[in-house]
Amino acid sequence: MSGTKGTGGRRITIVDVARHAGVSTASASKVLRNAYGASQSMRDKVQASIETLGYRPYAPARGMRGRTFTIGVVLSDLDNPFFSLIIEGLSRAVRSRSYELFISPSGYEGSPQQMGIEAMIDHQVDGLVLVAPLVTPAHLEVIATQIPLLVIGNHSRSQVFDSVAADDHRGAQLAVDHLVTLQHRRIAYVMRAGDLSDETRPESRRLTGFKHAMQKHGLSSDSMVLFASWNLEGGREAARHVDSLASPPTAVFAGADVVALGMINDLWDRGLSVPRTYSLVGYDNSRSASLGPISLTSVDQSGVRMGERAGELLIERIEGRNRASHETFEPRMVKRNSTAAPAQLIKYELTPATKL
Amino acid sequence: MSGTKGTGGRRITIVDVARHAGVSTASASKVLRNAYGASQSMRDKVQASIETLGYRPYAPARGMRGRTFTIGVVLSDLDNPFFSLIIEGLSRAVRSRSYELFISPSGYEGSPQQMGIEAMIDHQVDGLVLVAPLVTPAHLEVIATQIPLLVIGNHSRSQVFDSVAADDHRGAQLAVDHLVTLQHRRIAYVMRAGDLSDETRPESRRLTGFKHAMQKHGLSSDSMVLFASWNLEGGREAARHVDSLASPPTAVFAGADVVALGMINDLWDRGLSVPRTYSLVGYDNSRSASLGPISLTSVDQSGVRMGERAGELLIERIEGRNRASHETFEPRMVKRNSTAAPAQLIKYELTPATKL
DNA sequence: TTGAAAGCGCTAACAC
DNA sequence: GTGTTAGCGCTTTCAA
Repeated sequence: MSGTKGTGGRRITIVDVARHAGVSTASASKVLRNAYGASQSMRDKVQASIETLGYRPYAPARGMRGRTFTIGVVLSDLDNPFFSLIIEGLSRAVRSRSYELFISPSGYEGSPQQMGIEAMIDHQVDGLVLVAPLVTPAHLEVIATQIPLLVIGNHSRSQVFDSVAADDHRGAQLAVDHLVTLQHRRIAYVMRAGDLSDETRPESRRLTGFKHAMQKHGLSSDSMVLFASWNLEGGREAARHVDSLASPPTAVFAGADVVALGMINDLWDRGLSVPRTYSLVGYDNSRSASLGPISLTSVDQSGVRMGERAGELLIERIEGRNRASHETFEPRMVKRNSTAAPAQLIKYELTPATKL
Repeated sequence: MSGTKGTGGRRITIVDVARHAGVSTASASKVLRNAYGASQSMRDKVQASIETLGYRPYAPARGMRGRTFTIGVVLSDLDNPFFSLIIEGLSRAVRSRSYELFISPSGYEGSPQQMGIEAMIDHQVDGLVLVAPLVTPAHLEVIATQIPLLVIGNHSRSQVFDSVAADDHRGAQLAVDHLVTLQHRRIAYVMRAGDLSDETRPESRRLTGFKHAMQKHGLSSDSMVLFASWNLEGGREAARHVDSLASPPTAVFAGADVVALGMINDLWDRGLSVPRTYSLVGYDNSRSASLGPISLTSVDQSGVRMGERAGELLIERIEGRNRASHETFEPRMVKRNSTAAPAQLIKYELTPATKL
């Protein structure tokens, strides 16, 4: 409510503050930044003027010389509930340290993501968080030369940027172990459509974890991999694909909750459901997974905590740390009602025309 | 990938471009902005230099003199799925006009929201979108003197800012009509906890619509209003509250899908469900509402389209329109399985210990 | 049509 | 401890 605008609509500047306090702009600037070399009385005077005038620093001008106290986040889309969790944590960490958070939702393709990243850099944010970026490790290094960088989800371990990730290999293993314990053998993994060659991507990592785990259980020949877009519609397509298989799996491990949700939806539309038709495990333990009627078994990767830690680490880095920091979070299984023993497939099957 | 950094990590500036093209910075600037007064050959030369050097304008410097080609969005939280829809539409409109979109999730309280708004203004975005802001109409006017403003959801009709909203009064009426057609009489409305005096807020508007509709059906004495926070937990509390009522409603109209989802969840945990225990109508028609096992009847307010239109209108305004524009969208009922005739309450009741 | 130069608000080097 | 001032990259008069 306080007037950021003086007479005539002009914005209050540091010059106004300095004049009002009867000091130089340099001194006013020092007070603003809590910089060294300003007496207590100076601080008090300037602080008082700032308040009476309702002064707020002008970010572009700041950006041209120093910091903007803003963190940028680039992610794919906000509809993936996992990202909401990340943002919740990030937001908390960043706000409590008096930084602002700007988010750019940039889609699931490389080029718009690159644009989002550039926009953040061009706006001179003090640090950048990339959530599961679709960018090569080499390019991450390039970005990191331009701006303090922290990557969430990606497994690159560079010296020039920080990272926070969950142990996706382990997460996939947990999912497979859970299903195998329930006596499943034919298990499918639903992977994000795209490049699988890059072992730094979470989905690729989960794929490897899946394969290893299946191998460990002697089920390599019973494993299959499906591809899907990372949204509800992708899940629906995956569900239809599962149905079209000659010998369908008794359990499906979806690489993201959204995809699992889409699958559940498609099954429902055809009078089918989990775990009746097949068992289903999601990934992310998003809020929808916990909804009673959904009750999706899912691998939790503590999204909120990851986001929070990401914010802490990035600001630490901005404020001076120069050794890279890489943290890994342990995933854990959250067992709900979407998984059951395969025996139940027959036992509870009610609709007559279902191919099994 | 192209080098934004010259030798020694310095950023490529307009001076570099001008030198490389053998022209003045003023001319280079004109080409950049497609401004009047540059020959075709000049344009070609400069454009070529921009590409070979990989130049990108530096937003802070731009911000200090002119536009930044960035739109800011301030909203409560990203976990409310309705906002994802809005963002999807906004994003599409804004990107296709070569603007960038920065989002600030600022919570459900006035003061952090105000900070988010100020941060956007301080960063000199070219225009600001506020989604269902917790701000008085008077204060919206103040903001609009500082920056081109468009408000989504709010029903203030100012001359100084634009707005896009759904007809919330009508939406509530649709919900009530639907329930009454199903023979419900005792109907509760779940309202967002907070100030109800402000008729410009969507929830207040829905409240009025609810009351009018109930009155129209001669059911004023059968109507009740509950309050809840606008998230899953708020919904859970609301569900427990409904249960504690002396004579509970046979139908509940929740002011937002998230809240309805929370209610469904709480009911589920106690072995209850909709429409068995009571009928339930949500608002927003978010993606979760359409999930088969949820199948929540909801009032659709075309979130994506509203966001898209908001982006279009704001950019129009930035680029010169000076008459205010206010658009209203017609809501529509999406009937699903969470609503049924109250008779079914008894018919399908299975758990013995339920109070009805 | 083009270019020279002032200046946006701030920080940081340097002088006092 | 405090003030003076150059200059960040860009746009925008204004003169040529």
